[in-house]
Amino acid sequence: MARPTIADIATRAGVSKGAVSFALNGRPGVSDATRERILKIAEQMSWRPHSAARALGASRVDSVGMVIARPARTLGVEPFFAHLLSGVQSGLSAESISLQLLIVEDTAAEIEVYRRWASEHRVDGVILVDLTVKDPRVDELKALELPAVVIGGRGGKGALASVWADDRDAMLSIVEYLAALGHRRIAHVAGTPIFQHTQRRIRALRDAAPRLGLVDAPSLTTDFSDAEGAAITRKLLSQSERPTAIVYDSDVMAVAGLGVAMEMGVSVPGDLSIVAFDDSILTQLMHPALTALSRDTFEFGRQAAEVLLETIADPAQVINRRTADPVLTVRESTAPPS
Amino acid sequence: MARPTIADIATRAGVSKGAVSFALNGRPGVSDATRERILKIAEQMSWRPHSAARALGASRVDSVGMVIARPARTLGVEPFFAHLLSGVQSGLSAESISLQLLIVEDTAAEIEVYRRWASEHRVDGVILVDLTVKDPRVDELKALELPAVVIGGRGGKGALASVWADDRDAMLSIVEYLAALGHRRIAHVAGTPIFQHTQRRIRALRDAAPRLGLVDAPSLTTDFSDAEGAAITRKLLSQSERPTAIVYDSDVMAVAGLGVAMEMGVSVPGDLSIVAFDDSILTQLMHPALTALSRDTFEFGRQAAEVLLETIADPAQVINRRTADPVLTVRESTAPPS
DNA sequence: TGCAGGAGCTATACCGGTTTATCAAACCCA
DNA sequence: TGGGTTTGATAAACCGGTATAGCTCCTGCA
Repeated sequence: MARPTIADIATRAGVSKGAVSFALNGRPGVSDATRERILKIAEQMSWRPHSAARALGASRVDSVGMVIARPARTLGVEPFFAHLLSGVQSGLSAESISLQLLIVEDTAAEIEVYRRWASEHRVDGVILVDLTVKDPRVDELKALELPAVVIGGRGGKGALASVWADDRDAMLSIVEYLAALGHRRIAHVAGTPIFQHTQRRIRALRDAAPRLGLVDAPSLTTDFSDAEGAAITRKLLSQSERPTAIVYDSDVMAVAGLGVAMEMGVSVPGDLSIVAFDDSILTQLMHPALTALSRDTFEFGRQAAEVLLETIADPAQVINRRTADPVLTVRESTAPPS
Repeated sequence: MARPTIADIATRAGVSKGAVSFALNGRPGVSDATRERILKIAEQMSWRPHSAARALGASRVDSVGMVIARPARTLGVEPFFAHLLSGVQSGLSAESISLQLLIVEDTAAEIEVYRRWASEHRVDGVILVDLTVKDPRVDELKALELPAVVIGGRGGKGALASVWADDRDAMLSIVEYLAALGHRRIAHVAGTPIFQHTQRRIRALRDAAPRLGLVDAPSLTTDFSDAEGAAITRKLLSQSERPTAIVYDSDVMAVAGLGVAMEMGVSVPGDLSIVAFDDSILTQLMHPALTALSRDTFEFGRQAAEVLLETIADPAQVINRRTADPVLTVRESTAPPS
């Protein structure tokens, strides 16, 4: 027999389909003796539930979704997603729940996907990344009644469940370190201002500047691309009063910035210190290797999966879980200003 | 009404469930007038098929799977997968088929996933990457009768369907260019020899060497890591007769190699030309920017999806589709030997 | 005029599970 | 000993579609 069904097992065990279902799902309704007998037979026949059948009956599909709305070309460089995915999967695998992944161009397409998933019952819940200010996805998901957890964006009231790390503290740990080295002119090459985490980082720097005695601490926003990262760096280093340290919101921009510094004859870390707000193999491949903020992205994903499963189990509660703080990994690109 | 079922539409249209099913699936059995009426009502009620119900009845789940067996840390750097995924999705989206993605540690785990997917009917087919010599996955998938398409590995008889580019030609286009520049000592820092594509590249170089008058053309295998790429480069550049050009099987290794050259005071491209057998943003971020082989990875993925769908539709035929040849993108890291 | 054949549709079984109503037997305690 | 509760199990309904056998009515052709 190719793929045994629950009915086959029932026949073989001399019981009803219902009894087999109870036994296999570990719920009351059968005696321990019968349960064990059924389990053994199921094992023997190497029975596995038919996911569609189960989904139809139990109205849950044991599958969650994740949509990444970024053009593919900016995606590949970032180990962030690969690690995040691995973490999510590790969190899901315990319950043997599968993950649907989709890469789309923009948020509009992403919302379309949620609508389709909801109406076709393809997922039990979704994981959101890159939360923006006044993110339209939040309301949409609430309207669809699709359980969701946001990665990286703590929400206020009426928000979705979330898993977050403290961007504010992270930024502080960077600039406090730079200030301690003696830097007073620190620039921040940020990402797009529509992301909440970008806003939080900018605010953190602005708030900390007076306390740390920073002369000038501008945050300049970009689209996260290497091109804009390079352009802004070129501009910063062309000023008469150039910064002695630059913090980049991503590893790619930091590398692009390092390239500009070299091209302009600005020595790193002699004349300029560089810090990347994200760690990866990229930062380690460089010469000098870049000082970077390391986050346990895998753990991030794992926790997101956990929170999502809890949210699916009980949609009423809204969990906001804070994960371990990121730590600064100091390498060769930071030194006291000359 | 939250989510209308086919029965709701039937009631509203005053016909039977069967008629509605016929109409919605565009198959004969209803008149054009009735069909149109049903379609309009379905549209009005914004009906969408319940994927599980459809899967159960039609015994296909409109979902395909892809497992990547690599430790997550080596994965993130490669835009390859991000582009590939986007391409696959674009190929699938036409039929609104979803993609399940899984990242696992090794091939054993990967095979486990295939078994589970097959027994739970979670996917209609799978896409394989990184085909190895005597790959155990091939036999396993045939035993499971799970339709599959291999990316990057043309198969002989009894093989699975595939989508491939000509590694041999690709390697030739690189070494012929280097030979034309005047290089006679070319080294090849390859990936793991267990991958079929690694073997093909090595063989292509070996076969072409005499014809191109190469004095020495060693292929040295690695595990694709930056560390081994750097180590081998260090060894190559320490020889009394050092190569004047090095071809790296991946962008990460090429970047690591460039770092070693700089650290040893070997100027690129003055004393050493560098070519990466894979293009990405990484190669463009470097100074000098690296000459690299560009493949249309997106298209690769799109075609893989297409071939997979055809294979699912008719498992008897085995399609082997060749995609566009990769082209060499010349940047700043190659020049005639001094 | 009669009948074959096809178009158009209905009724129903079915896919493989879960869930619920029901029931018999055993058990409990006064 | 008898009535009520608990336990272990069954049969049947159900989830939302698809597939199919069969029915009715209309058409065409001899």
